[in-house]
Amino acid sequence: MEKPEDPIPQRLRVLPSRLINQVAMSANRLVDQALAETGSRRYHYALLAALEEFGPASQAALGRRTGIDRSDIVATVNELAEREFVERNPDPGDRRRNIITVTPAGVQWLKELDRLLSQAQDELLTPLSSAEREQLIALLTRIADRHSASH
Amino acid sequence: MEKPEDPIPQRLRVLPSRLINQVAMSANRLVDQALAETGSRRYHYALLAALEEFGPASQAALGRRTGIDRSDIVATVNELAEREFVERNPDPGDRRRNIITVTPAGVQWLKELDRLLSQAQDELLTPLSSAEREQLIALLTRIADRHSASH
DNA sequence: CTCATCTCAGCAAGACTGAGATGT
DNA sequence: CACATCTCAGTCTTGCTGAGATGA
Repeated sequence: MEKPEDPIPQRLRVLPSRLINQVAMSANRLVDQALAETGSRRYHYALLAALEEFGPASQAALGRRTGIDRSDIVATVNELAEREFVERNPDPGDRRRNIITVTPAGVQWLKELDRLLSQAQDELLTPLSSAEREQLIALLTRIADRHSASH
Repeated sequence: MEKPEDPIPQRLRVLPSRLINQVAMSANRLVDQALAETGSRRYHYALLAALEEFGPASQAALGRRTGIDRSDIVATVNELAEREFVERNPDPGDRRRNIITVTPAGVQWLKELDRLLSQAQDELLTPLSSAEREQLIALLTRIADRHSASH
């Protein structure tokens, strides 16, 4: 009775906010798949990246740097510590805090995640040329800056 | 102790999939805010748009056209019917089905949502010129097509 | 019998909130 | 005292699954 393919309303097809969401969903699917094969999640990457770039930090600082909620930081650190990619030690200078440190194995792991994520980005942006990718990133960056920084 | 602003790791700042997600979150925030003031949600718009463009339809067909799950269609139709923007009637030709029809008030409401959503899109794309918006939409469309159609 | 449709109950992941314990 | 940190428990939303009832 119904055609095999169903048409999507024009209003929805051309709505920029919806387009962006579709691409975001594709991006998340690709990234999550790539990470899932190794038992990692996006939070793991964000946390390891923050540690590698800024050095050991308290959980609160990690939360501010990655945008991850304080509660979710706890769980993420637990998971990474269990695999010995990070260590959690009390801060001798401020005993409220834990100092989280990335281990050599964690740095190694981050490199592996870098590789997997890079592949996923490439797969996502497959239909675009190199110049077009830069263009897209530039446009998105301007929007993101506008709505997070000033606004 | 900590600086008032916290730096975001370079790896995360330049990751395309993350950029897209940030913009998607801004888009969703703007759209949801605009709709929330009127007691509507994104599903309401999608459903009304499908009804207005393709005419009365069964709930299953609406689900296929909007990408909304069969379970969520039920709830959305309930909400729209309660405000008398749509009517739900049994299909005389196939008694498994409900035929959903948009009312004149529903069409009117859709126009109001069109107006609000248009404003939200404009706010989202504020930093871009008209030509740049078209560019962005073209690039995103190519990515979305690739990852929904073929893939 | 098989398949489609509508409906309800419930799950899973993600983002978040509240409150307690501890310490500055 | 006010405030920051870590942790746990729990809430809310979104997208989805399973299963039952009805009917083609």
